[in-house]
Amino acid sequence: MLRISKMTDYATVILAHLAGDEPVRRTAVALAELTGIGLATTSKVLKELQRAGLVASTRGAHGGYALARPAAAISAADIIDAVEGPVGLTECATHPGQCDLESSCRVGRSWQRVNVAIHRALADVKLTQLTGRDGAAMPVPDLTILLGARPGVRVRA
Amino acid sequence: MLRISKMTDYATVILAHLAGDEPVRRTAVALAELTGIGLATTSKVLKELQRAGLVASTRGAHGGYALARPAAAISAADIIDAVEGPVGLTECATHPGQCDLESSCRVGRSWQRVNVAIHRALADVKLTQLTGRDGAAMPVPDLTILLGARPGVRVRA
DNA sequence: TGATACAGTACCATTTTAGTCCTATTAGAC
DNA sequence: GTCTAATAGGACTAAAATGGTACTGTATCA
Repeated sequence: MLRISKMTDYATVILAHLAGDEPVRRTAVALAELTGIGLATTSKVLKELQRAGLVASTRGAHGGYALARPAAAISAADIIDAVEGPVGLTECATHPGQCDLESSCRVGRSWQRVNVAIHRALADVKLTQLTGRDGAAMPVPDLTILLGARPGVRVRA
Repeated sequence: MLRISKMTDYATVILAHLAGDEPVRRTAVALAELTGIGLATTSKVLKELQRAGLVASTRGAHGGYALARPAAAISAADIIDAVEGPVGLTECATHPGQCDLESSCRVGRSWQRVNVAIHRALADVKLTQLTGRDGAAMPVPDLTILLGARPGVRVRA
């Protein structure tokens, strides 16, 4: 079921190698070697992460990539959004009004709420946790799915 | 990000039309007309749902499909699993040991936990809720993501 | 000014997805 | 019995997404 793309997985691995205890700057070549991912692919992923503002790049000699903000401030949702773009769980989530069935459907809205809930949960999962360098006790993200809540009502702050 | 396939969406719509107040049996043709989904596609989806045990089929004259169990006992996770198969969030979730990066990775496990957590959350979302015929107050699924919990520890019963 | 490294984008191969069609097989009605 | 209504199970195709590569340009530093 529900899967993230290989690219997102790569992105996580790459980001993990940039998430040292203090900020590190590494070149695409170095990261490719560290991770075992092909250089071209590594490069592509890094560019996407840069565009999304998750990493900061420096050009020229002694250039490279570094996290744009602390690992604790980068979430799983950030990574997914950066690499896969803002694709919704269903068609109508991203392009409302495009679906022929929309009138007779009634189901789409529900999936959208599920979508939002999952997204919110993923926003609570930080890079530090994904890399496992966060110690054993984690701030457990408490996701409360919105189904049934009235539209517009926020469950979490 | 994370999306369900169109087929899963169709499946939900179709199941919604089978989830009346009392058990209904409908033919593929009828469901195709009700939902506006092509007959061939409707048929295909129904067959998958049958194989997964979500609907029960009767052949021959006056045959058709009906829910195999109450709508309240069918979850979003059931539907996704039925239509999309047991695909994991990452490669290594479904086929451990296949990934070259697995040793240097350390990230895979985390995604798997996230995966499990999401799956569990979706298991708490019932067809009745997806169709919206469940009234306003919903048994709010409380998903607690497992990141950081020691392996093997179950957070929910 | 040359070497290093990122930026952008176009491109291709492969896989997945969506959708169709055809041939059984089963069950009821006459 | 046999005709008809229905599902079962595939095989198959077209289109789109994905994963991966290559090429050309631009910025930075020594």
